[in-house]
Amino acid sequence: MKIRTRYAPSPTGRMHVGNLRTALYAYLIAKHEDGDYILRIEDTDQEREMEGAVDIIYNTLRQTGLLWDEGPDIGGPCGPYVQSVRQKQGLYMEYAKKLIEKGEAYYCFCDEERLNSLKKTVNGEEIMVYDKHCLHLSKEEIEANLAAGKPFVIRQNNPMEGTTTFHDELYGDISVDNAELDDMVLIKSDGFPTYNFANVVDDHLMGITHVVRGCEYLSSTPKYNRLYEAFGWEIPKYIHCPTITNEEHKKLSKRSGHSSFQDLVDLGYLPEAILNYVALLGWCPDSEREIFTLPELVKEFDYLRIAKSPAVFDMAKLSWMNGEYFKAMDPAAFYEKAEPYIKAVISKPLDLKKIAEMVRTRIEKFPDIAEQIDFFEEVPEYDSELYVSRKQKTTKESSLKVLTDVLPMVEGAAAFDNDSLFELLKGYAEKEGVKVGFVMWPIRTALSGKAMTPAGATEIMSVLGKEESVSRIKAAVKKLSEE
RNA sequence: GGCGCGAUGGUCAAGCGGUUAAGACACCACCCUUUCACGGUGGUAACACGAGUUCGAGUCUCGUUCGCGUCACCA
Repeated sequence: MKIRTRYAPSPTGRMHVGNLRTALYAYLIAKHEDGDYILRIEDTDQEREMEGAVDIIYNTLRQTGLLWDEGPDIGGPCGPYVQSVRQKQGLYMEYAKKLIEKGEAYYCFCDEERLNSLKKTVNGEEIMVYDKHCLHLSKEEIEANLAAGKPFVIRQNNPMEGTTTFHDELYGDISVDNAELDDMVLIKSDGFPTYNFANVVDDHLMGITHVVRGCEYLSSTPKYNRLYEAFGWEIPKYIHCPTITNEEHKKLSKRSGHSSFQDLVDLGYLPEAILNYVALLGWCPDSEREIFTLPELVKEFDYLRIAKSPAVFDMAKLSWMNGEYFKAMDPAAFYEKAEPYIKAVISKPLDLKKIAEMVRTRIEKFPDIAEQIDFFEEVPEYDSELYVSRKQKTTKESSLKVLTDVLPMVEGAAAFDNDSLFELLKGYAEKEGVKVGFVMWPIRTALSGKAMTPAGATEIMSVLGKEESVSRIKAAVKKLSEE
């Protein structure tokens, strides 16, 4: 049978990296077996819905390449793919009523006040277990309440005795006492289904074979199974993915500043690197390889190798991986994305493409660019101690001499490309009987005012041009002479 | 608190009864080098604890501890 998985997000804001990974794994599971990947919007919570959030979902999936075969925008044989639209068709109510007929669900008219009286506080947490009060309402009472237009919800009727066992592909068989299963709400008083109910109904109607979701649903899965069984539907395979946490091993929250895909893009990471990194949080191939394109992941992915324990999201490793992507990137493609970051610091008419190439293999994320290249625009204020290098054996005095000697050579240079300049200065070093670094160090310092630069002295000169290079060396000579 | 799940270096992780317990990130050292990176080489660093099963346990079982999840008309 063809595998069908789905990604079923709620449009409530940015896409959390945990959700992105779930979306990825669902995609990989389907595509590894050449199955279908379905996008379904679960907008059953009227209050939490955020404008524009559906577009965020579309954009994220498109940017990462997780393209769906069926969905709200492209339709498909199981549409509509938006739960609020399905709700308007009366779909969920219809199925809820079927459950009532079977005695697997019942109307509940309890108001908030009564529900609150059922709450108790344990360890500072409010918990509530419904007492099945309305299960015992007579048919007449129910009819009367309904006729009076009294607000109601529909609850699942779970047994108090026995146990329910479900199977997860990763965790194996898990059994729980039915007494633990509360009578969860299926249809809310606003007529919308709860996530849990809509999920079961739609997954079945859409022929989903593998339900991929976060571990937080593990404890409600027995209730899902009771729903499937009540309907007489085939239970899908479950794959519960472990949590992604922050460095403190707590749930990655908005406050951390890097909890969503959008946050990460804003921080200067590439979508493909983010996806690659996230794929490896909780899963690994049976090789030692770490860099994968999406098609390669599809090929390699074996969901049975998904981990069971939570993983810490490590920005340092993401940064490393992003850097690897930069190194492997086509220069033109890199330039296109880096250009705005370069233009943010350089307004002079320099060869920006050349500068981009200097920086491409030395940064981990786009915002790193600025501090690497800002000196091209203007030499910053700097301490003349920078001229002192133990390794190159340079001092302020030696630097002054080198710069003074070299100035007329640079001024008179016939060609100003990197190789010519290098040969020229190397010749000087040989004549003086010193090492190349002894000469280059002060020049680079004079040109940049920085301890580190994305290129060597002659490369910098070739970008700066003769006029600017000469002027910077002159300024350095003046600075050193005045000490 | 009940229930469930989890536990290998700081982090991601391999391991699936017998290994010198991989690899990657981070960190450190050295090499390379027109600086810093990159790259190369090497290094520091782990099986939470206690019982059992077994000739033999990171691997299996149980308990303890710790962590996480869940107990909503949120998903």
